[in-house]
Amino acid sequence: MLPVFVLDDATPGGWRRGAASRWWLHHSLSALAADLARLGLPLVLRRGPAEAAIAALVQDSGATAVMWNRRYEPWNRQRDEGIKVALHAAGIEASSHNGALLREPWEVTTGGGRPYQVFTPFWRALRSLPGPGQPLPVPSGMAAPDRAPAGDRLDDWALRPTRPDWAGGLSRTWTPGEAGARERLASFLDRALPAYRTGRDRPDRDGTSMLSPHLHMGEVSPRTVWNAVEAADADGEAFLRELGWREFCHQLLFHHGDLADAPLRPEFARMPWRDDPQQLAAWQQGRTGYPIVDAGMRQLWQTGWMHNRVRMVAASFLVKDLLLPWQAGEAWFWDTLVDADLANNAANWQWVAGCGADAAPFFRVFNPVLQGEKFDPDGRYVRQFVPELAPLDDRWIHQPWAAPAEALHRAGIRLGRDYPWPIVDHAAARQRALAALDHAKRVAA
DNA sequence: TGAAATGTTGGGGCG
DNA sequence: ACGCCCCAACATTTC
Repeated sequence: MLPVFVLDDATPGGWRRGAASRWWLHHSLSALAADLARLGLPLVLRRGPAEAAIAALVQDSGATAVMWNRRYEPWNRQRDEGIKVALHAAGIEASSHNGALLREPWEVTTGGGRPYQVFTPFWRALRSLPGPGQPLPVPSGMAAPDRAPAGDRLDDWALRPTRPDWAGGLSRTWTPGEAGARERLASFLDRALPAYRTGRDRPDRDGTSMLSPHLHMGEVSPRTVWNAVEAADADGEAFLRELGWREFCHQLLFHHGDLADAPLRPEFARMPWRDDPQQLAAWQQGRTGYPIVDAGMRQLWQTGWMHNRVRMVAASFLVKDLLLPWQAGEAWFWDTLVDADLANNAANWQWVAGCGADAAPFFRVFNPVLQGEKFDPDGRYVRQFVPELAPLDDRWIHQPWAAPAEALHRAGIRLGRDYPWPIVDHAAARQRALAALDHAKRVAA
């Protein structure tokens, strides 16, 4: 048994693993190598086009069989199929397995054998199938080869940032690796699952699982999570549904290979998106002047993660208030999220933009003030990530521009200097977005 | 997994 | 006592 990891960066279309995800990968591999060492096994690292790397490893090790877990990005599917064919041709046993999903994307179909386009019937169908079985135990008695083939040094891959080292906030927030994943799962079951239905919407609380990067990297399987939630002494249905969305997203990517690049609804190709590098930068850097949006974008930059409720608000703001293309937001999230996942990221951006499967209608525009007041009622979340607003009264924390001069003065805040004025007027921006959609529909018709 | 605009209802103040 | 008006609260429609 020879555990191997091949880093293959030959991904088309700008979808090479992003910076935050590379940081995670470094630490995840480091943890994996340590876990394997405890079992007496090496972890051989190779870099380059996977087909050549695997062929070389087979040669170097004398392996007679190669096993791996399936990936669902179109280029990975194509590549893995090529590897399988080449191995078979060379007389090597090759098999792929499902370690990433509850069900294979082709297993959940409508009565007519078509993929679902709407989440709720998809979820009903998935839910009606037998649940995933218990995960298998860690195999025992795996012997390392007498002499492991040479591999790269993890540090030489330079997956971590150097100058500047922006990963401090990531290190403080996360423990990549299987042990970290199990710890996160256990504390979620204990702490947040009982109140998940409502608690998950509160970015000011520890109400979500934060398992997404662990799931993405395969440090815990959705099957393990599913079984643990079902076994818990709490109503886990709302959380299981979120695992269902993850499945739905992967199913969409499987059936629509260009999900990450092209809108599923063709009329959205005609949306008159704006091109405004300055406003895009303001959004990315968390200086839009809308506190809940800025808090979210700064949480993302500092920790590599953003609370799901705030992701929806921030994404809605980019696409609708700023009328910038959803692909620009998708690309930024891809680079900065530790949980960056092609299927989830693409499907959810399309959902927000209103151009995806079962998407939120485009006219459903989040009001950043109301969302802030509803889900961060005493401004704790905003104060954590936008500290310059911390002294402001609760009454104005989500709309500092509306605060009386006296309240701003008391908080020591001068708008335009300490915190930006709103870069757009929400009410006017909302009207502009609705008009843009109207235009796209008319042109399409 | 919205929000704003518009419509309806019903309690209470008041002449 | 009665009708009128105001408006908050809730419901429905529309974007």
